Amino acid sequence: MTADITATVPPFAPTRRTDLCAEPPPPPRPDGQDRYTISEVAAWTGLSAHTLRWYERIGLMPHVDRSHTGQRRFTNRDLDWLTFVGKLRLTGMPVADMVRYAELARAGAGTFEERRALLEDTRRNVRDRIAELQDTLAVLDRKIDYYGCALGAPERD
Amino acid sequence: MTADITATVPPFAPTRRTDLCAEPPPPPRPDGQDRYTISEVAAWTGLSAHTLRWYERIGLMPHVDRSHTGQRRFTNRDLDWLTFVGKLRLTGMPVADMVRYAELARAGAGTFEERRALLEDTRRNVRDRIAELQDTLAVLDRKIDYYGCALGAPERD
DNA sequence: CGCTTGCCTGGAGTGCGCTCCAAGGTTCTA
DNA sequence: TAGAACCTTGGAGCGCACTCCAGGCAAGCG
Repeated sequence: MTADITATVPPFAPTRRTDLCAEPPPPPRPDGQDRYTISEVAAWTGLSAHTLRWYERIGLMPHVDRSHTGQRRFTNRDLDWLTFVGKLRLTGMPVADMVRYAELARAGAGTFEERRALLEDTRRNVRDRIAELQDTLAVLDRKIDYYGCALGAPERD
Repeated sequence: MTADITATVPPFAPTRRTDLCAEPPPPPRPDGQDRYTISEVAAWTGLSAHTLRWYERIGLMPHVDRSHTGQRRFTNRDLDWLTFVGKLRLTGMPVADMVRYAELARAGAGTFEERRALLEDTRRNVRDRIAELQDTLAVLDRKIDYYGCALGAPERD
């Protein structure tokens, strides 16, 4: 087992399943007829159908449309939202906070200020994380160099 | 509750507790007399004593020294190791993989190649994550701008 | 000498983000 | 029209990384 760092962070929208049976639909349906089944959305986002249903249950999705028999029919709008949620997820934002943002978004234009503040917090955090990671990168570079020209240096790890 | 993104990623070594009762000891003990109690190490790393003991139990620490009565006495070496582990943790590497690395380190010089490969994998992953985060940053910038000059644009979220 | 504080152990508990199950209805393909 | 493949629900289960608990030993202080 090698260090598969991203194993716990499943692929999301940007991935668009380029692997087996690649059929990535960036402008997925031609026109206004945008009604996707849950498995289509799952394939497109890389999330499982379970997770999509769970997102809806916890309030992270803005009330998904249903067919006349009760099956979910996602729209391009929903896809856009999921793409954005995927970005937030990459930042490490807890789901509870994403739900909070989703609530604000559903509440309408009156919550612009609060939403902006939330995103600005998030942006600060993302910048901090990038800085941390670059720091970490420097440490890794140093250590890999050390292994490269294995001197009897004061390292032992 | 605002979006405290790093809430699930507790502070680690670089932090060095600059808050209340600040007493950050970068070169903590003057000389060879480096024997820290678990609570000193906890304060210095930002990890809990529980977590330090747990790290040792699972093999993430290389056998910590004990006092004559069985209490742990950490050395500067241990502090260096914990700092490095903190870096790995920031990358999102699963604990199991860090343990694997620790085992290799304990096994001696014969595992240099494998350790280097592991760190190179990790480095690739860190680079990818930085790229993702920069992508996310661009999305956040765009959205914050949108809130800034709130036009009736095609956004709704 | 008693009291407080800190440390020890094994094992149980917690919170998060999914992930899966069972039992049943629906839709598509041959 | 049969059968496979897909969808529905509430609720239970899981893996990770801690986090805490009970019960007990040890050290320092007035």
